[in-house]
Amino acid sequence: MRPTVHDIAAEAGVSLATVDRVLNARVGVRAETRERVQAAVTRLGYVRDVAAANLAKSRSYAIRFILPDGDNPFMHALKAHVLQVGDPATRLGGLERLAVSLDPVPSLDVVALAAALDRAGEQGPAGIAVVAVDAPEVEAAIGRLTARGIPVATLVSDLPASGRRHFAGIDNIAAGRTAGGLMRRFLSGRSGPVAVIAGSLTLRDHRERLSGFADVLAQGAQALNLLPVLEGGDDPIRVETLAAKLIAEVPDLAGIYSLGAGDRGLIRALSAAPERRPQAVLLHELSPHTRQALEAGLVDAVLAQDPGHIARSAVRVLRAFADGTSFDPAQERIRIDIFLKDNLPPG
Amino acid sequence: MRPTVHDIAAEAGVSLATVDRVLNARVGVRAETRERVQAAVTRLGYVRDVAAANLAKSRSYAIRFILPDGDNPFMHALKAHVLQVGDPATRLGGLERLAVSLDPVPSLDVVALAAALDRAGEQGPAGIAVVAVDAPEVEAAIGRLTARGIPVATLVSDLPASGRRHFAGIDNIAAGRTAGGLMRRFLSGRSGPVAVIAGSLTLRDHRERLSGFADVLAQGAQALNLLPVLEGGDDPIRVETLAAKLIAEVPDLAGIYSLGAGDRGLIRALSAAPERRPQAVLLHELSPHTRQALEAGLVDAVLAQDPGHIARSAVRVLRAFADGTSFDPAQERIRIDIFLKDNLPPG
DNA sequence: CTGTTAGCGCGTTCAT
DNA sequence: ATGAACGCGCTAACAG
Repeated sequence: MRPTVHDIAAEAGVSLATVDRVLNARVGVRAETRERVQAAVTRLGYVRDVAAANLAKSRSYAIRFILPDGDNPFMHALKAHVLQVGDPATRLGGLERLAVSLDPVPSLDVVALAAALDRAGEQGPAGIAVVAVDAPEVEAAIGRLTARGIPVATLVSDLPASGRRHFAGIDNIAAGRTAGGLMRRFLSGRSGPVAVIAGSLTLRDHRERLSGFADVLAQGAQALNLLPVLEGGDDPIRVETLAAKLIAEVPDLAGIYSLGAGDRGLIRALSAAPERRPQAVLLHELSPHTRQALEAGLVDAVLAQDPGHIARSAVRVLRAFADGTSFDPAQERIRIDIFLKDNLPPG
Repeated sequence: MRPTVHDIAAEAGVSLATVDRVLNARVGVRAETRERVQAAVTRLGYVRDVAAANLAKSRSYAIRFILPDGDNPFMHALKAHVLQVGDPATRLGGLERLAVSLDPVPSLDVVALAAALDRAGEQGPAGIAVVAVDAPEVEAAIGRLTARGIPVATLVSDLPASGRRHFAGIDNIAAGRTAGGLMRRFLSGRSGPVAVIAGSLTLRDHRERLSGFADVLAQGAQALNLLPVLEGGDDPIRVETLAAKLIAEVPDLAGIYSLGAGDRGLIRALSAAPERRPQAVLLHELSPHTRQALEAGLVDAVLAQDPGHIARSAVRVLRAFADGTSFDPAQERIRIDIFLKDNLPPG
């Protein structure tokens, strides 16, 4: 049997209450007594039973997710996973006494986002997870939360200067570099210009992906020629227009890298003129549309981050911060997944 | 507050004991009483607090891992992760009352493996995780465990016919296909033969990878020519010999796919004659050696499965089986990771 | 068949 | 500065 507080108390010759005070670093214990208890703890190899402690405290972890209510498939999937994590019928929801709530916020509305952050803070949650937008208002709001001791994790798009405790998402510079590496390899030998379609360069993650990608294309013996970046606002319709024009006007186009959303438009443009499809097409995030395009050979590879992993990881990390315990960084690292048609997950 | 057994008892007008009997499907309750309790449960939306239940039962989950004590880096990493999962100081070890133990078994010794399985079963564990070897003795031993109601999960290499409840590892046919897809793309346009180095074709996972790879190379307009498979016994020294000979004797060699272990030998052979390196080199599993080779440009891509994920997943799944609860299949799917030099995890 | 009671390991009053 | 006693939500003896 693992030693319990009783064993510690007996070993140290004190009462349970004193052991508790020492274990929780509370005041009102003589230094000498404290020593005795600590000695007993290490001697017996005591480790606190967190489950029992939480039961006694009837603690529950209120975690708030603030997500853009945009309509892109990735955010939809993320929302679904957050709800699933909070479902009391599941392991995390049940066993781990979580109370997950979800606040939708108009997409890219920095004022609304800052307000939502402040409001969430009022409820005194155990932690807050938010898809950050790169704006001073948001940065300040996160700073206020942090100052009040509420751990904040950014999701998908980071805001390091805000003081957030954690970022759950991929390294977007590395993602861009990865796309660059694939592009080079898929185009081996061949020359011809490469196009990039972004959502908006005001988005930090898009800027980062672009910079990593451009970096890799420029380096090495045979640099690839990068066309001026197109911005489609993550909107399928605008993206389709841009892509169709691109394909029509650049006959020797070698590759396309779409680093934002709105890929439905790109896919439509590609399937409208299959004979002019460039040799390599790369895009981000798995959705029914991108899956299908990959399976159909319209797209060569999809870079992705797993929304289920992001949701679960944010919860685990925020819980750990709330408890003051540690977590396994390797487990919480969000991978840059590369999907070809052959390693697609089922479903 | 979430409703508790007390609320149910009050609502149904019975005692706690009766509620407990109904909740745990124990005998000795009149059908009519049972109905009343169940009605109260659904009316109040009761869900059992698993943590409290486990506390009361002072239940702990004994999970045994049976792993080959071979010296390859992947198995080493897997072992380390298993130990970490079992560490009482971690979340899983502490909060979740696990007692993980590790039985090493001589690599590829089917008799010893079967004996270890039988022995593990004697201890009455909550679950057993094992790296299966494709042999009738092993299959039978797993069958005996399953028959006794002990859930078994195979790790890395599967044995579906054994009756194991779960497999934690990648789909190796898909992994082979993925390697094939990368090989085709990396060799786009270029022809020339492609070599495969396996450990041993008596290993199910190696056979499966080969079959998926060969499949993809053969299909499509321009089939790639596959040389006869080389078997290096997962031994760096034998692999080095084979690879060196291959590189020397096949001047127009376009690609190499190493689908087993012993890659240290392959890497040595490649760096000994860098000017004759084929255009595409693919191999499996991340290790200090393969990382370095990737970074040095000696290897183009590494396919991998995350040993940390496998260890954690096996524990979660076996616990779920022991409890008769469900788990999230998407969370437990082991991904076929593709690493280029640009999306390598840190460390 | 059903109810009472005493813990599981810990946190938290309220006394001393 | 320290200790005794009760309760968190649930299970398991033992009564009845």
